[in-house]
Amino acid sequence: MTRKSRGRQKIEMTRMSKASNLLVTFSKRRSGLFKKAYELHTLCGAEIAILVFSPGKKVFSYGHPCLYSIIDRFVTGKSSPNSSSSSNNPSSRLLEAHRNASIRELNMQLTEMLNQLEADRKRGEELIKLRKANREKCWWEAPVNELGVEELEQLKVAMEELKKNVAKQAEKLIVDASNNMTALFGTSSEHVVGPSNIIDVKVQNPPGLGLSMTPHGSFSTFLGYGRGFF
Amino acid sequence: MTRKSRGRQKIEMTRMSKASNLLVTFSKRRSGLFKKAYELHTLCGAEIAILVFSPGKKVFSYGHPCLYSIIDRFVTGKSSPNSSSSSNNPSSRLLEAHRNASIRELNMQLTEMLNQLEADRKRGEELIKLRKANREKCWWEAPVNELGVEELEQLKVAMEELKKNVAKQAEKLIVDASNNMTALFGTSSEHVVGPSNIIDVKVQNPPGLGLSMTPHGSFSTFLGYGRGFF
DNA sequence: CAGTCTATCCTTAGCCC
DNA sequence: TGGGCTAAGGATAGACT
Repeated sequence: MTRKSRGRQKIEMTRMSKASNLLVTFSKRRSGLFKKAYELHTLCGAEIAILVFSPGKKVFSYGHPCLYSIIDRFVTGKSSPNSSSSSNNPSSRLLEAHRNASIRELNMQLTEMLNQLEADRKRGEELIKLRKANREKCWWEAPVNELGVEELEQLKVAMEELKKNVAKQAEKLIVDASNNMTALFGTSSEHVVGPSNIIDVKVQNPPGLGLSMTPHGSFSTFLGYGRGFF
Repeated sequence: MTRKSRGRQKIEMTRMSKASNLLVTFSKRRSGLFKKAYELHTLCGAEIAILVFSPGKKVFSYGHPCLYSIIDRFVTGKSSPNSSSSSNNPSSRLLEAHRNASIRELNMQLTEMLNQLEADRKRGEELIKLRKANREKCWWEAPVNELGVEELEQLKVAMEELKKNVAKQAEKLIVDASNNMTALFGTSSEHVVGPSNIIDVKVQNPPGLGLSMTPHGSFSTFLGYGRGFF
């Protein structure tokens, strides 16, 4: 009996090389993704929006119950506050202080954090480069006495450096963030700003409605989202 | 021999009745969905954004390479399906909203940055693990030229492991980040501009981290702003 | 491209820690 | 909540239409 198919084969999780396969795979997996989204929606009642730019820059979207409403909700932030998370009530003094924080300060903090982050990333990349360079030299396979002492030392130093730095930055950033921006308005519903202020725009749709799985190509028309949407 | 588990059972594709199951399933499937998105991204080079509103109205988001950029591109892009409607279309309005919502952008950046930071931290963690593993064997301290072939082989394997892990961690990061970060934005009613814009970012450190400098536990970071900033 | 088919690989329901 | 476990169900690579 001759095998009709080798069945599903394992594939590397890297960019597919063959363009033909890539296209087919993209199509199939996109369908799969949307199906998963649909299932998540129906099983759990979640509302989901997915945007996909294909390698060919075509756009596909999925939305339940309605793509735009979800995006809009996300962007304009009409979501209800997170009720499950910290109901901890930070000192109201601190809260007050934060309320008065200027956007400029926050901006500076952000800039600084971004800088630090960039530094971290560069360090990480350097390490990777170093490692790669070393690997290319195949120094680990060379006879012992031909080992690049410097390379090893470099690697060691780099690793230690990176470790220290990352740890430091992580602590600093997170603590900073925590200290400086903690709970400006919190999630506590007891205070002025809370769920009470929020207009729940949830639209409950009958199952199966509002589903859009559309390649936004030339012919696709979108139903009357033109005006009055927001 | 008694069956240890009945394994995966078929389920109806309708809203789950049991709330407990629903929550777990939501979590798992959301992870699965994000993973699929990640795979689609890496395999096919697609750019994907996913927004998920949980049944509890919590927001989870996924974005490769950048959530905001994708949404923005979708909203502003020529690929916008309803380009027929000119300046009244939701796209323009959304874009405008974006442009004006510097705070939201900052929030996004913050989210993104914390994401990146988490990635860096994990990378550092990997390195630390590797180093620790090496230290336990006490062969890095020996003069380099005394390193044995086996040790070098070990190092090689470890490094390759690390490389794989980096990719894996990246994937995991996506899921973790989304699991651990819940971004919420406060209300912003039509005329009163942005009473509050809140981003709630929870960064949860896995137990047993190598980064002892980083406090373990949850951080809740709220970025909020008083009235009249913009 | 979209649909079929098959043999695998992957995801996850149900339970537990 | 998060992570493991097991085994069944589901997704899909590859080949073909």
